[in-house]
Amino acid sequence: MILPRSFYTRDTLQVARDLLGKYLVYKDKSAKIIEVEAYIGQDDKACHAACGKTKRNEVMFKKGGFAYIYLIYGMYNCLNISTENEGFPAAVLIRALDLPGADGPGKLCRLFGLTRVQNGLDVTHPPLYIEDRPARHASPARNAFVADGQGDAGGEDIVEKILKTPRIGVDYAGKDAQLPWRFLIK
DNA sequence: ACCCCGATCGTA
DNA sequence: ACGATCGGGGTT
Repeated sequence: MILPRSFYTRDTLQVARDLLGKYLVYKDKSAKIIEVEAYIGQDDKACHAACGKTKRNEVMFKKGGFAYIYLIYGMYNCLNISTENEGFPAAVLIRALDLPGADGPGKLCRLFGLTRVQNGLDVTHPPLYIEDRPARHASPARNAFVADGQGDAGGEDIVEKILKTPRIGVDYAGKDAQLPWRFLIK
């Protein structure tokens, strides 16, 4: 099932945790998401929107479910998905996939061919989207999203621990650098 | 027009 | 531990 708009227009920390174990799909490539970080609102000093809306970060202000892709360090792209409601700047950074060479936000974008060209894409339909693939043998715990009363499509879910740590590379954000808003599995 | 620096990565 | 590499964003 392709994750619908209602998956993304929720609390950012909840969306971040629920994205673990889901599959990122772009054109002919796909892989399981295993590491994410949340960036939430203008009060979050590590958030790109901390200083208000600009040309670069405007996608963060859109309602949930749009790709915010930006260039970092002059040579790498990073993929985020906007969350919550229109006008509130927040997003989840996809940091790693369960795939060789996709262990890092810059590396996974390079591998999937995601650049600023794809910035702003609606992630609720092809070519770029995130999919729930109910597991038969194992799946991350408690993050099977239930859309509009529809139940989980099935499968015996085995509890997989979600680790929580401070975010990477945001030491400049002062106290906010210590917020435990990085989530990962396995 | 100028300057500083970054949600990274690969190599040393 | 550090250099690569360049655009965004604030300031002059």
